[in-house]
Amino acid sequence: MAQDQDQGSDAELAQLLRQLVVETDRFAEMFGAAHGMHRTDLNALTVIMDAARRGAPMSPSQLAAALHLSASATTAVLDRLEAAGHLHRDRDPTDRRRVELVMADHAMQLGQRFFTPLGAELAEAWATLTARERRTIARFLAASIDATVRVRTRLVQPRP
Amino acid sequence: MAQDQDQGSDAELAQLLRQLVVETDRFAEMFGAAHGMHRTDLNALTVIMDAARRGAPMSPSQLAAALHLSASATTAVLDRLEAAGHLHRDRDPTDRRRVELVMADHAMQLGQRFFTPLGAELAEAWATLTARERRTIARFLAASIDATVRVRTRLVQPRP
DNA sequence: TCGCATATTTCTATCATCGAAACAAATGGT
DNA sequence: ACCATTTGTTTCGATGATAGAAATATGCGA
Repeated sequence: MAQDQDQGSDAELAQLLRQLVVETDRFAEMFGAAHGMHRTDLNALTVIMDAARRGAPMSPSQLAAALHLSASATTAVLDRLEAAGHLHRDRDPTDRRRVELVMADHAMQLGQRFFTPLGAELAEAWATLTARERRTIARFLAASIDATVRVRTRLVQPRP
Repeated sequence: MAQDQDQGSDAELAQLLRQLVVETDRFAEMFGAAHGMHRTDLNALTVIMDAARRGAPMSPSQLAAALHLSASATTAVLDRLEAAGHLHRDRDPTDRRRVELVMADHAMQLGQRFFTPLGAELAEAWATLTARERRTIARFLAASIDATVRVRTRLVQPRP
């Protein structure tokens, strides 16, 4: 059993996609464990880092929304990250209720260690792809992302 | 800033991949929440289901290894799943220490509800792909999986 | 049969998360 | 200018998933 559904069938692509997600998750999990962090902490760190890179530093409540976490759980995450020296909290001087999350160099270096080896290995794996193939793949990935978001949205709001 | 790194650059593909993983995770999380289950329970269910479909039913210890979970945590997962009516435990009559995990129809139906809508939406998103494009994508996904596994393995065993 | 290995469960402790309440600061109506 | 309300964050208390160690049960080899 294999030839009537192989060679790029929907089933095969879905199976590969699922495997890739599983492996990526496992990688993140092991990296976190190697650095004494949980998935949530790593997720938080990447979200905060992305925001900082976009020039839009985050507040705890924005982080809570991004991570689908309660406000109190977010405080706990930030306490852990701050204790580990990955970031510090700055009060916004114009609105002193707000806190701005500032990454420490520490965390930037950690991010490097996280993404660089994976990025290098992926780049090597993709080295033989032509420009045309890359466009096809990008289109595939974008379409898959959209499809996933659509299904999820429908799950939340089954009634129109 | 966008055209010198767009159009299928490594960076763009990596970014899309990361987004896809995030969205997939989020989907799984919301589906689980909608059915009163956690990520771990869902993961366990899919692993057990895959094994059953391969004709190789699992034992708790195999499940523990597959999920990177302690034996006791695995017992707890199985207790939850059994209480919810998703599976039952069968003692292996030849080696009565062993337990065989048997899926209930209940869980199969849940699996259907989980994968069918997503599968349908993905299939629609991929409907316009040619056979040649599908082969390219399958190759890309397989190469990416391998690369991720390689990096993870190296992380565990940095010394040769 | 006796001792050791294996499979699973039970027991106890820890820690991430949640919900509610507290606290602090800003905003708006009067 | 004052007080009520709203907003942002943290603290407190409780719940529950998970880990580690010990307990239980079974199989296997000397």
